[in-house]
Amino acid sequence: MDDLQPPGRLVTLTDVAREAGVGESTVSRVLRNHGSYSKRAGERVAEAVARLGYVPNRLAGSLAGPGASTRLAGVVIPSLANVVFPDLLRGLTTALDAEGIQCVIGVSDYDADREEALVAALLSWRPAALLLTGLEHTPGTVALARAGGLRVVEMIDTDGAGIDAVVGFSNRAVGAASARHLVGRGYRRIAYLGHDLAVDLRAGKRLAGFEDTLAESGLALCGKEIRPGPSSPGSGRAGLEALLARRPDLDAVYFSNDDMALGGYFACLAAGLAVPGRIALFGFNGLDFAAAMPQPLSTVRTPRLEIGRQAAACVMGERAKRIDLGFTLIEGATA
Amino acid sequence: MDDLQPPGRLVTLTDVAREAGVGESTVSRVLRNHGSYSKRAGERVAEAVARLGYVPNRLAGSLAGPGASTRLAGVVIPSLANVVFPDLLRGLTTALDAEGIQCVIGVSDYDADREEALVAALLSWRPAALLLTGLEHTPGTVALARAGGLRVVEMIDTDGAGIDAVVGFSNRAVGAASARHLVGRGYRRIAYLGHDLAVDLRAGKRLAGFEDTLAESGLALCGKEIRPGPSSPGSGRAGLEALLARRPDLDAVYFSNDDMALGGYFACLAAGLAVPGRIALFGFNGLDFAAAMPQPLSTVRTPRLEIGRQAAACVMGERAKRIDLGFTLIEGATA
DNA sequence: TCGCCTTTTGGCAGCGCTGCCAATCCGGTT
DNA sequence: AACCGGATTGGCAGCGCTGCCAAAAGGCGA
Repeated sequence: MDDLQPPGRLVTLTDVAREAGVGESTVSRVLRNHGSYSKRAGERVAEAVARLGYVPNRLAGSLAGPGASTRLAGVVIPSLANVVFPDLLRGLTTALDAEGIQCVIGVSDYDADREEALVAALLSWRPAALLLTGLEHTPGTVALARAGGLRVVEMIDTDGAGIDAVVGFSNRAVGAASARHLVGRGYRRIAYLGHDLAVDLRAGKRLAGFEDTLAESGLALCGKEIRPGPSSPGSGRAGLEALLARRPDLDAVYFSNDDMALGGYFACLAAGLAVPGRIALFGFNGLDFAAAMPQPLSTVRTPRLEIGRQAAACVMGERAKRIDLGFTLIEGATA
Repeated sequence: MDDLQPPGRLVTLTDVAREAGVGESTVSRVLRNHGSYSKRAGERVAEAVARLGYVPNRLAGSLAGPGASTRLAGVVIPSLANVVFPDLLRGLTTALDAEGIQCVIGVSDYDADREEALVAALLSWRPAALLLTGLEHTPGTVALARAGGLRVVEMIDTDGAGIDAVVGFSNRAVGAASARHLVGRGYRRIAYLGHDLAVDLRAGKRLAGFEDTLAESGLALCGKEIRPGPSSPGSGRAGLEALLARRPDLDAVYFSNDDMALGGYFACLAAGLAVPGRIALFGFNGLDFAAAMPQPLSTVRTPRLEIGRQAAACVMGERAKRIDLGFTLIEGATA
């Protein structure tokens, strides 16, 4: 193997053709196993490829080929700090890898304008599909996505209209189900503890569903604590301590997610408050640790991996679909 | 804005040139703000771009341009299930975004052959840089990376020789420091509890450093539990229960990471074992929740985001560097 | 052995863009 | 009024690959 590739000029298909003593078209056919070629040609090309260490240039391939069949998928997620999105990515890449499709990712930091810029940048690679998070986008993002002439999949949220395909679950319904659970268990002095809602719109939808359902029972939140910044156990712990200082009579807390709830649980442990006897805790997401807690966390499990997988299926699918994968309420032992 | 783009033929630079009434080269110069052009030309092009909704085709751009300047970085990580890698990605994308570089990612599932396949696939996009995890690769991977004529950065681990640039910390040193801490605190009956070492080589290096250091004090592990599958709190809890069943006299446990340690902590809470009085726990990574625990977890904080950032800096940098970012031992209250 | 049909093959245009180069334009000089 | 240097501009080759087409090579029955 030629280790000393003069860096600057990489091996091209033409080099392979010369080395193998066949035409360029033949090399192309062999490499893509497309069209017909003799066994002999196949062998000579394979040898030449190995000898030269040839790596195809897909930039050129996609440019030359029909339309924009790039085998690339552009993915925009709002964050990597929240486990949910890596999980989503995991389902996505696993399923897409099987189809030989690679992901180009962009992280928007929950900023719609950044999302738009990322979409424009991603589209410049002429991806075969564009995967976005949530249903709320700038008009510019929507226009770009529509004009791209490619499959667009919006993931996670189904509470609203989508551009093309939509895969997820109803965040409002999650909030509603969580409220019904708490009310059904007899809790009345319920507070909400969350991270910044202005940026995490889906958490806002859950809260809206939660409050609406409380209202149906003639109840209202008896406390609401919104912590700035992203969700984290530290934030959950500090938040619950703040909440209890203000409203010592609380009997249940609905958290924006499990990370926050874990922090709340730690706060209770530290303060010696019985869970759920003295105070009940309810989370969201159904993360790994929730089931391992001494008292399994009461929460809602979301089908994150499955959303990724189904989104990948949408990328391949012919028609745009709208898939609601639902969620599972886990009773647990903390509420 | 023309909403009805006949899908199949997207707007090209030539269209923009015609619309703006200028030559292609001028459009190209304006768009890249490269070379000189009149104010008037700039305006006409900008208008045409807006009117047509033009999105440049970078496939063509990179193909035409010099060398392989793609503004793409190929990234291979072993997993998305372990928070460490999303954190790494986060540091990476943040810093790379600022330079207008996009990441194409591949997930190897801790499989070196898969990694090689991914590297080949990524190289076919002619990325400007290749970022790998760890120092152990197949000969094929190394050959590909070398032949690519691009910057290669290996992240996280510095215990060994790299292909080009290396950014991380010494896992062996982490294990050694952890052992010194536990021994210094007087623990003698120490066990190890980890996830599958065959796949996570860096966990293996930590354990090696740990055991070597124990040996220097004339000690040896008095128990070792390796759980199949990835690390998780559930696995940590079950593992500690198994370990205690076999060796009820344990006085400390070194976990492969914080997730496992959290599970161990839950096991202690559930069994009513005092931490660290009855049994001490020591983790690895310094995740968010560690500090929020009623007794902050004793662990080692790794500079994950910073590794990502520095790796991004290496991508841009002229010369290959070798950067050891070290780590911080957090005394905590569990060991 | 010849002709006909199928398989295999190579040449070449062109994908959308950039770099190079020569042409054109502009304002001020002599 | 002819001239000059720099700013601005357009034409065009070519990046590496694929699709199309016509040419060449086989295969086979008559």
